[in-house]
Amino acid sequence: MVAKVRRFNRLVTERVGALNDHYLARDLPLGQARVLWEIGNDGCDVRTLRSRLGLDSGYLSRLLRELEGAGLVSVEPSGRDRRVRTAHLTAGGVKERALLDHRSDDLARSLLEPLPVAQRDRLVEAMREVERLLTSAMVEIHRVEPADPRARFCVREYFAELDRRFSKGFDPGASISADDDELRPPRGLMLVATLRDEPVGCGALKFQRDAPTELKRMWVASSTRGLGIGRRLLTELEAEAARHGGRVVHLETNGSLKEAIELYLSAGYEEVEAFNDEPYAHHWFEKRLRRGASRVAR
Amino acid sequence: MVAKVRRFNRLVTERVGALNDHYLARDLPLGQARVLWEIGNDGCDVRTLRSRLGLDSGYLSRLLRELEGAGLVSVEPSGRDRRVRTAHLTAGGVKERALLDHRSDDLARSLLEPLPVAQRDRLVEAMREVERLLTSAMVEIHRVEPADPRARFCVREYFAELDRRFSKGFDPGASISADDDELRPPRGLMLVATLRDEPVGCGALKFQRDAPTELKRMWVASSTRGLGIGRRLLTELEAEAARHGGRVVHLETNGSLKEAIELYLSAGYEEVEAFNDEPYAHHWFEKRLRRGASRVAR
DNA sequence: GACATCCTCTGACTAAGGTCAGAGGATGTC
DNA sequence: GACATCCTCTGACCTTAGTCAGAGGATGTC
Repeated sequence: MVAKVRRFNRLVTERVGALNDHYLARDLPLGQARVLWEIGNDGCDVRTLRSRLGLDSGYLSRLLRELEGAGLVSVEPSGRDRRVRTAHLTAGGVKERALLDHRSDDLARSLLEPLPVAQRDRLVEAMREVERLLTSAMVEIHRVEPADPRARFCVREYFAELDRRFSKGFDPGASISADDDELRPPRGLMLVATLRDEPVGCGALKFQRDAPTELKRMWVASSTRGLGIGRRLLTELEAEAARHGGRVVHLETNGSLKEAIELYLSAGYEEVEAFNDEPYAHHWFEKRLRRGASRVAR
Repeated sequence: MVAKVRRFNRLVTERVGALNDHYLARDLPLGQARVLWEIGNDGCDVRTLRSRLGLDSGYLSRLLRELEGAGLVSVEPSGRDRRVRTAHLTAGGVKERALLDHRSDDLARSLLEPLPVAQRDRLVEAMREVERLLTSAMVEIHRVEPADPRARFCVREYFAELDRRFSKGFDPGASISADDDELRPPRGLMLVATLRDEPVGCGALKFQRDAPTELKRMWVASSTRGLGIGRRLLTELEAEAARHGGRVVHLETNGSLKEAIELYLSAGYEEVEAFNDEPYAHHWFEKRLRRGASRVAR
């Protein structure tokens, strides 16, 4: 298995990686091209550039001076914090970036072109699969404070989505409570899934004295659905519930959340009588945890 | 479609390409590491290194001096031609290369590890598909002289394979002739398929006065079967036959060559009465060419 | 044996990538 | 208002990558 991955790595660094650099760096040094690209048409703070590209501050500064010298970029103090500076593309920079864009298209085409049409489709399909799975492997799951900005972001998005999808909208105040204190040890906990440090999903537990653990706030960003993030969050949450002595997990959900319901069913949840009076819920589920067994899967 | 390929390219250069270089070049500069790797445990001529890695002769020479200085490599005149020099790994070089090998394994594992087992299988499968198709896209088809060393190589391999597969072995002398003159314009022609300049398949035509064009010497190296090379060769040969005024292509084949027979059938060949007395043949096929239409597919 | 060709090596040079220390202005904190 | 901190920039410096011209020995050809 490892050998097969290596064969893939080898071919792909040769055919995609090396060529990619070559295509990009045809009239601009690679470093400059990468910076130009990353600035984007909307501009970008220097510090953001630095962290995204992983460059030394002195080096980046020099690259920006070179790009300024070539008339492709202008760097000005940022409005809010005048220590921070923001890079923007000039008209020439936009043009140059479009050229890089074009080259990137050329490279993509050059990979497809030699193939007969039927095989092109298969290639693109297989690439999509590889991309999905590699992306999925980059997702990390962290325990966070409910007040953590990433958790806040997820919950905000979660509520916004409920409001869009529920036929009568969603008002958090009308729903059963799960405030910060309830989702923080010792009364509960919260997990956030991140992709390249950006939050893309969350889930929480509310421990109950002498009652099943409640599962709350399960959400995955629409841009990353289908990568198995929901299942990973669920598995981790169940493991945490078991670790905290829980035997049974309870959750309620709305009929419009089809993907979630499918996930719960396929993960072994069974529909039960309503165990609370959550006004937005149509279905109530429960799962009996198998002691200790839930740790393995990731 | 191009956009999807670009997404793939982007992720893969980030996750595989960049990491790969990083893993390789952790205690040796990338250039040296690549040379060390390419020399391999059996040693390698300097000229071969140069062409495989695409390096300038001065640059390669310098890299070799550095590796010699580090005690990893020794370079000595080759036995046969004393202009050529051959690089070998020293004991230390072998060790260093094993380390690179190990790192490469680590990288492969690090891609798989975060995934649940079922998804690992899917990833490896999709990688295999991408690899196969990208490789297939790298195959080139050339018209060559029958005396071209690549053609000679293919025919030699072809005969050797026939000898292995036919129940009673294969003696070229006993078979119907197709010597150099017959496979060279104006009497015929020969195609060779190459992958990174290595021959991996061949096929030839023998034009006949007032009779169907004969297809001969269809062979694909076992290491590259399943990439559609056979089909491409066949399509090109048919196009050439049509271009030389052929209306019908004839071929005969042995019952043990199952893949070939399948290829012919799926390409529209039909089995006909024996049209010659080739002693090794069990099946005779013929295809009527559609004028002009056969150029498009690659 | 003369001559062209092949292969590798050396020297000289350029450009790009990358690191580090410290300067200097802007901001937040007490 | 003093002080620590943050952000970016400059200067000095080093390594790696890569190119080019030409030397010099080994081979093949006539």
